[in-house]
Amino acid sequence: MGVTERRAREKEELRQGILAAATEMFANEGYESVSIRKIADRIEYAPSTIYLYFKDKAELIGTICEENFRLLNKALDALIGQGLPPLEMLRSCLRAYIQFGLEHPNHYIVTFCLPDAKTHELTPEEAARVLNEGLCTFARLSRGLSECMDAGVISRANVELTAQSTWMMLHGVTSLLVTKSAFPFIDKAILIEACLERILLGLGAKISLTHPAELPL
Amino acid sequence: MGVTERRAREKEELRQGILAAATEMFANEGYESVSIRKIADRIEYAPSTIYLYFKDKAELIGTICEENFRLLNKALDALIGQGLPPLEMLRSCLRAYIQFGLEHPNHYIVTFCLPDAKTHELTPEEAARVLNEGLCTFARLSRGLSECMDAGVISRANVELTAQSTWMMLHGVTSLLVTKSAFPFIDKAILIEACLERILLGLGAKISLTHPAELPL
DNA sequence: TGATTCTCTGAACAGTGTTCAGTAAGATCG
DNA sequence: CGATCTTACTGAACACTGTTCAGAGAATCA
Repeated sequence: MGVTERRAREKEELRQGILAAATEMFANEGYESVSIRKIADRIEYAPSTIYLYFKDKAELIGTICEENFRLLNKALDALIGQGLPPLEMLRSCLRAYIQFGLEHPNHYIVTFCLPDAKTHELTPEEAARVLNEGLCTFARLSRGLSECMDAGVISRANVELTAQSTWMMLHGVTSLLVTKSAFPFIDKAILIEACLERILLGLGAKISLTHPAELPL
Repeated sequence: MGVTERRAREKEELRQGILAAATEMFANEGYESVSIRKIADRIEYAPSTIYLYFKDKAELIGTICEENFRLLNKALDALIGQGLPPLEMLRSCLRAYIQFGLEHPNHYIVTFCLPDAKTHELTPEEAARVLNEGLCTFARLSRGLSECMDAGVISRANVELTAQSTWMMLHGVTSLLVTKSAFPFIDKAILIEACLERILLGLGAKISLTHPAELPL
């Protein structure tokens, strides 16, 4: 009586097929370009079939972004495990966040740049799951800041306030680099390092100016 | 032979009527909610008529945002004319920028948050005009930073690099407050002041901590 | 009055997300 | 085996979207 198991497996396979097709289109061409009909075309099913697997387009995209979020958290964990000194670890994590945005621009845009109205069409559970994965990222940032405070390398302050303001600035750097590729930004690498430097300085870090030669501050 | 003049005036009136209707819908309900048909309905003309006055939806929205941009520049100029000490003037301008975003969320989203792909559907001239108005804002920021450097209240550094990184952080604060109203931000006023403080600190300002009582840093 | 110019319209095209009655195949039961 | 039931899937439709274009109709000019 493995028939129900087989059916479940087949359902899961089609679900994964939908996700795979959507993920590719989404990564290559962005949110607007992922149309239910296009996905259906590619996987050779009727458009309505997709609605048997995902409540709506928002849930489909949400699932893709959630998966991607886990990758960010993994990358951050890898860095955290390296045992760097607190300030350097913090700097690395901030840098990794920006890098993540640059590498997955469409995911970053959907999760962080689009207004709530769009993402808010998620089911409550979906929204909670996505938010949860995001909160895990935020928790890592809070912990890193906390450790830096304990180590005395940044000013002691309200952790939540510090985490939120740090994230906001970090988001500013990431989102503009990702969404405004037409703007005449100066060399990205230099710009990113300068922003990191300023964010840390703003946290009260007694910056050692690690790369004074490369930074025309 | 004032007939052509009258005609031109009538055309201009209809153009303004379209803009007025679109502006209101846009401010109240955002980009997606401004549909050509809805505007046409409201002004009691056929949808296709709108295309006689605006190349496409992007140009229509672009015009609205451009107008709004001038308001920001005006607000900044008013501040600049107040003759505050350089650092306080800078802080006021940064604060005004955030405030402007909070007051005109939909305009801010369209001009700064949406990916290039959307806005880039503007005609070259339109894009140049919008960009130009934006560059005026940017120029004011550069000038303010320059003056602060001259006055010795922030670190001397590459002005372009400083302006870009400052804007990025400022945008991060503004955009998240505007787009992620569901996020459990702590008290907005405190958060904003803390961010301003950190941005200035990151610029190398020897902060006087103007409001130490209100800021649980 | 007839020709011309200009504004505006209605219908259509191609696309979007989404819903739902209905089909058809597979598994289960008598 | 044959009838029933379950399930997966489909096709057509609905209500939208931005956009185009041939043509109607009125105002102006000669």
